[in-house]
Amino acid sequence: MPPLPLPVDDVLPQVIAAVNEHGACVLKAPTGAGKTTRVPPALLESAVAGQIVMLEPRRVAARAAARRIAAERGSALGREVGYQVRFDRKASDATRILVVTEGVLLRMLQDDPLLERVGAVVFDEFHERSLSADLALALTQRVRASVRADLRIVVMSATVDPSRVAAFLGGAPVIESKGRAFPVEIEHRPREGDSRLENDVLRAVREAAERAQGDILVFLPGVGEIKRCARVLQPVARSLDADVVELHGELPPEKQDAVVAESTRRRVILATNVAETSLTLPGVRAVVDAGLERVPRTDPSIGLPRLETVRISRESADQRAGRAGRLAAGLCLRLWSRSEDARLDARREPEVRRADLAGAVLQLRAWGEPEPADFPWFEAPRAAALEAAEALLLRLGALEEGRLTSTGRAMARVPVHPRLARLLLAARQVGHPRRLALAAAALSERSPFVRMDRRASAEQHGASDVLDAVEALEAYEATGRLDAGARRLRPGPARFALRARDQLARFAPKASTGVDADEAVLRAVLAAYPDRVARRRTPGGERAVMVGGRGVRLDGASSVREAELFVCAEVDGGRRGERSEAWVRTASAVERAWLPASAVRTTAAAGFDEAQQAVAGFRRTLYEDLVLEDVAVQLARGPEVETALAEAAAADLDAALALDDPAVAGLRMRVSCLRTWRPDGALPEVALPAMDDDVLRTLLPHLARGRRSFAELRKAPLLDHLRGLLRWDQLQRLDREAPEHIEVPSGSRVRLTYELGRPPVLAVRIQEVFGLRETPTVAGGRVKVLMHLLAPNGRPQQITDDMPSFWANTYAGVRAELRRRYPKHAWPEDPLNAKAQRRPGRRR
DNA sequence: GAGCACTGC
Repeated sequence: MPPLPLPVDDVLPQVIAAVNEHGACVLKAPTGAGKTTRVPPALLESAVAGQIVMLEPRRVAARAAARRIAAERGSALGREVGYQVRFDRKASDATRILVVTEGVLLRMLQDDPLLERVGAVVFDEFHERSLSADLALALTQRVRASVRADLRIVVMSATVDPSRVAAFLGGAPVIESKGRAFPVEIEHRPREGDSRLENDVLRAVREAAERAQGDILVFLPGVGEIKRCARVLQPVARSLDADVVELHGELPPEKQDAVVAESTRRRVILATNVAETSLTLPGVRAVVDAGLERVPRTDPSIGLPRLETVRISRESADQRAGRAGRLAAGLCLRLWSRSEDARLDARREPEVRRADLAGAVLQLRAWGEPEPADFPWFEAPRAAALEAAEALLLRLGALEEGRLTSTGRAMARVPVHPRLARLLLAARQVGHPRRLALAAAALSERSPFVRMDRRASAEQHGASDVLDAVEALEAYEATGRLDAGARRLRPGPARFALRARDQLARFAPKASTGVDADEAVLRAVLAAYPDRVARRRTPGGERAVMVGGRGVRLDGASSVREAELFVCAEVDGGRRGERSEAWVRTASAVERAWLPASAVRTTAAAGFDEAQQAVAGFRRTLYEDLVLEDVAVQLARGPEVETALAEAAAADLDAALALDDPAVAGLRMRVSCLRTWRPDGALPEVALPAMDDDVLRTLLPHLARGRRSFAELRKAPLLDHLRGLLRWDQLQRLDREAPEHIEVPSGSRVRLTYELGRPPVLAVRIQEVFGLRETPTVAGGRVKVLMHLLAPNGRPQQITDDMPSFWANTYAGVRAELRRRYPKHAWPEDPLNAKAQRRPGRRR
């Protein structure tokens, strides 16, 4: 069929010229310009050698693009033009244009790191800035810049600032094309004071219904808001003779399709961000935008993922408004004011800045990149996030001494998160590879369970939600019944999980022997989440403490009701800045005997006296938390009093540690102490305080002694000890500044202050220093401990290293004040009084 | 005291 002319056709000659001359170009063109269909064939005609690979962010988009291109070129799909997505490939050796999704492109890069069969890579919809697309672009550019000058790159984007990509591609030309869209009238309808969102939505929908014809699309942040709005909108919809329909990612595909299909009746469509990028709704003439979205974020300092509800960006707002102008002029009502509008961020923070980077770092290393921090990312991730990713990979056994292990290489091939890859590879130790593949699939994909009423689930008891899923899926496979297991399954996700199982099982190690089939699942889950073991606070209770001291609460639908120890597999870290309890959706029991032997020593067995316990107990990212007395885990609610204890450097450990600066000696002592306490010997990356420059200056000469270069310095065992304490910028400074050039004030003493989590609770801190009533002795030397009492504004109120006077004066005063302010809180027993009562006659 | 964005090998 003769292709219809599209706006982008006008600029294709420029694109080809740019690509031929510079090897790369950036094409900025709005949706509807036709870039997806027209650019790859143009490259083909321009005699690009090798395959032309185009990246699409979604499977449907990849399939549709390949189909359209093939049709326009009059060829059968899978011959000259093909596609490859997960579970589906229509391509052959003759395929010149191959449309792929992100995972496929990353896999191609792993199998063929220099992309030798590929002549050009086209990145479509690059403005979406997914982590995978960022990574793929950076890898491709690295290949082009180093060894493949002939490789062509075209980046296509609707909105992103093209100059940045152009610069990244070594000064590639930017070409812009017009699109086709109808004007959308945008008006602001700010939220009314304290009114509920659904009421503001209701008003706006009424207005939109009067002023515009066609369907009304309402953008809301999540399912909860959608349900509440649906309830409020029902009567209005009836009076308009319209239907209220919901649209979000948890909906089964049939229902999504029904919403996307044209309708004869007028509709009010309540949608999440699916409707912003993934799905196009034909009949929409008006948009009501609440201006909010939920974004996932993994905060490296917390180490848990969480969902945040945030204001959308300008880019999203424009994209959402544009949804009203696809077929005719439209209307958009924004539920925020003009002044708020002026303060919107230009664009959403790209995924590389917020996501868990473990998978990306593993891919990078498998691709051959020795140092992810040195990698030329399109946009650099946060240093702390990179460090957290490396720490996790180390913990999972993928890394050793900064290099990928054979386990790590095997993990990189498995198409799931590194944790789940590790789960699968645990089959080598515990057997049952196919079962573990199913467990990994269930954890990787959408939950196969029907969402359950809490009360209905209260009867369930089990060892593991993961095992429940595995058993239910196995029962479904065997009997075809969705309710054959402990909990009811949803057909779509259940079938998908089984299919993913088949794919994953190909990567599972063979195993002839193994432990019991159920135990295998539990142990493999522990292997995947070694850092998320939690201990229940009270028998049968919902609340627990995770290693590191974080409080968690089990979802009511979890069947893990009894186990004292369990792994928090799927967990939401809760709201930012608040030390609210994390919410565990998926848990799995653990037996104490499965923890590493070193983890279950008691403090006495480990040879620590009471004072040492207290010192090491400041930050417990240790399994030992779980078996020690539960002193550090009382969580009070609400107190905003900020209390922190600071640990000081050692006073006279010099000889013992063969370092003459007391500050360094003490620090090293403490770090070693923490290290011994960790079952894997690694430092808790996230929990330790960063070192300030004073400390750094004190340390540098020690580190540098006898060494001339940073390369030598890097090998210093002390630096290794301190790595977890140094901030990334400090490490880089070490790298930049030759250590011998740093001036060190002689005899300087340095104070270290702990940054404790918030809201720090005095009760907890006080309990942590029970052992510190007297100046403690460690490794034959006396350790001075500096105590800081901080006011709510963070300013130190009192500093002392005189332990007896702290306990006698400060502690008593603070304790009384807190009791007065928070009378309802169950404060711990006063250790001083308790002791005093037990030993009558002793005065304090 | 309840609470679950969207993809993807």
